[in-house]
Amino acid sequence: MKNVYDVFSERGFIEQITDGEELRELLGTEKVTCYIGFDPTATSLHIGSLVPIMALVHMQQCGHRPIVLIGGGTGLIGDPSGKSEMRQILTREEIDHNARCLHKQLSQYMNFEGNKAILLNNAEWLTGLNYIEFLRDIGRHFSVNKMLAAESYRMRLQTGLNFIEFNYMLLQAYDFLYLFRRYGCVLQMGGNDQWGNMLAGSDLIRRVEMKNAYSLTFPLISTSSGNKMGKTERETIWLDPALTSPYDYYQYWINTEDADVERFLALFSLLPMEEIIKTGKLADVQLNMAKAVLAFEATKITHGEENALAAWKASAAAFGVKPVDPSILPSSTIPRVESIPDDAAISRITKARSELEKGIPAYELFYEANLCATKGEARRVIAQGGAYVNDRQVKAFDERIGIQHFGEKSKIFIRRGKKKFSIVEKED
RNA sequence: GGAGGGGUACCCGAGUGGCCAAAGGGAGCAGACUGUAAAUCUGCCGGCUAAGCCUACGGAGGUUCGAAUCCUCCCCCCUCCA
Repeated sequence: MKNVYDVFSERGFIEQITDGEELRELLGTEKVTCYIGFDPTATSLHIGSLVPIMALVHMQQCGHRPIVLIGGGTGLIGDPSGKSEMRQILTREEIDHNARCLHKQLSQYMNFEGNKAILLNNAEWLTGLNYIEFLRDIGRHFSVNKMLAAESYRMRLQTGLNFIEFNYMLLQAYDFLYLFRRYGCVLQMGGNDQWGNMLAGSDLIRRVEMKNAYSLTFPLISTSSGNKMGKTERETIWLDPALTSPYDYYQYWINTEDADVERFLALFSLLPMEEIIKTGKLADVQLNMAKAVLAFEATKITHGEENALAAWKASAAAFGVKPVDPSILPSSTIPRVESIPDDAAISRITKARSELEKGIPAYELFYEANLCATKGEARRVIAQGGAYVNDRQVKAFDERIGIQHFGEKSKIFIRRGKKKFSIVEKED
C-alpha cells in the first residue's frame, strides 16, 4: 500500500507541515488516527470543504483512521481566522441540526462502520468545561504575546477582535489534546488559514504530554484566474443534491478553467496520477474531454455513479454527445460511447394544456422555470437576446410561448444564455 | 468613562438639501470571439401589474415644498486617552 504522505505530496494536498520527514515515517509504519474539523455553519458543506474531505478519503484508503470533528462547541463561538468580521453566532439547536446533516453527508465519502472512521462533535466535551479549571490547566500554556503575533489575529487587530473569538485558538488546541488523549490522534489537518490554531494544538500536546503531534495544512484552492472555489459569489456549489443538483454540480466541474484541469483531477478525483499527469499536455478538444472526466469523477464521488451518469446524459442532451477518447484517463468509468442522450436530469416544469393554448408571456415562463431570479431579470435577458425556445431566440419579452411551439412533441427546451436549460412539459 | 472618526446596494467605496435607485471598482448576468475554458471588447446590473408605482443609504423620530445629505435620541464599529 502506498504511503499516504506520498499520495498527498504528489496530488498537491500539502501546504505546510510541522515535521514532514518524521510524519512520513510514521504514516509508512503505523496505523495513524488523524482529524479534521468541520464547522456546522450550514446543513451542507460546499466545494470549499472538498479538499479536506478528499484528504480523509485518502487516509482511510491507505489504512488510517480519520476522525471527522464537527465543531458544535466551537461553532458556538466562531473562528476569527481569515475573516474580516465576526461571524454570526448560531444557536445550539441550529448547530445540532447542522451537525446531524453533516454526519449524513460525510458518510457518502467514507466508511464509518466498525470505527474505520469516527465522527465526533466537540460540543460533547467543550460545553461542559469548567472555566477556572480550563484557565488553570490549559490557559497557562498560552502566551498572549505569541497569539497576538499570529497572522490570523494580527489581521483582526485592525478591525476588532472580541474575547470570545480570541479564545477560539485555545479551544481548538484543546480539541487536539482531547483527541490525542482519548483516541491516540496524532495528526490534525486543515486549511492553511487554520495553521496558527493547529500549531497551538501541537504545541499544547508537546507541553502537556511531552509527545509529538503533527499538523498538516492544505493549500487554499482558488482557480487560476483567482476566484475562490465553489463560491462564484452568486452561487455556492453545495455538496447536498437538494441544494445543488448533480447536474449543476457536473456543470460546475466541466467548466473548469484550462489551467486547472490537471491540478483539480489530482485533488478531486481518485484516478491514478500517472494518467492525470498526461492531461497536462492536452489542449482544445482533448482538454475538454479531460474536463468531462473530471466532472464525471467528481460527481461520482459526491453523488454516486448513477447520478453522475444521469448528469453526463443530461449534459450530452443539452450540449451534444462528445465521446471521450479511450486514451484519456482510461481508468475513468465515464461512458465513451456515442449513445443516445437522455434529458432526465435537466430541470423541468409542467404546464397545463389550457394555459399553453392561451400562451404564456416569455418573461413569466423563464421566471417560473427558475432560469431567471426575478421577472425583471427575465425581461433584461430577453431584451439582450439571451433567451431561447427550442434554440430560437425570443424576440420580445412578452412573446407568447404556447402550444404552437410544441409541434408533435410533448416538451420544449428553453434556454437562458449558453448554459442554462430547462424543459417545459405539456400536461395532457 | 472621555475625545475624535465612522456605519451607503452582493463586496469595496464616492456622495454633505432637489439634477440620487445613488459615481467608480470588483463580483454577477447577457452578447461578440471561442472550445460549455481563460483573456479581451460591448451592454445590463433593487422590485413590480413598468414613460408609473413601491422599497432602499445602521434604527426611530423631527425640520423642509423636497433628506443618503440638516436636527434629536438610540444601536453598532474603529482610533487615541483613562
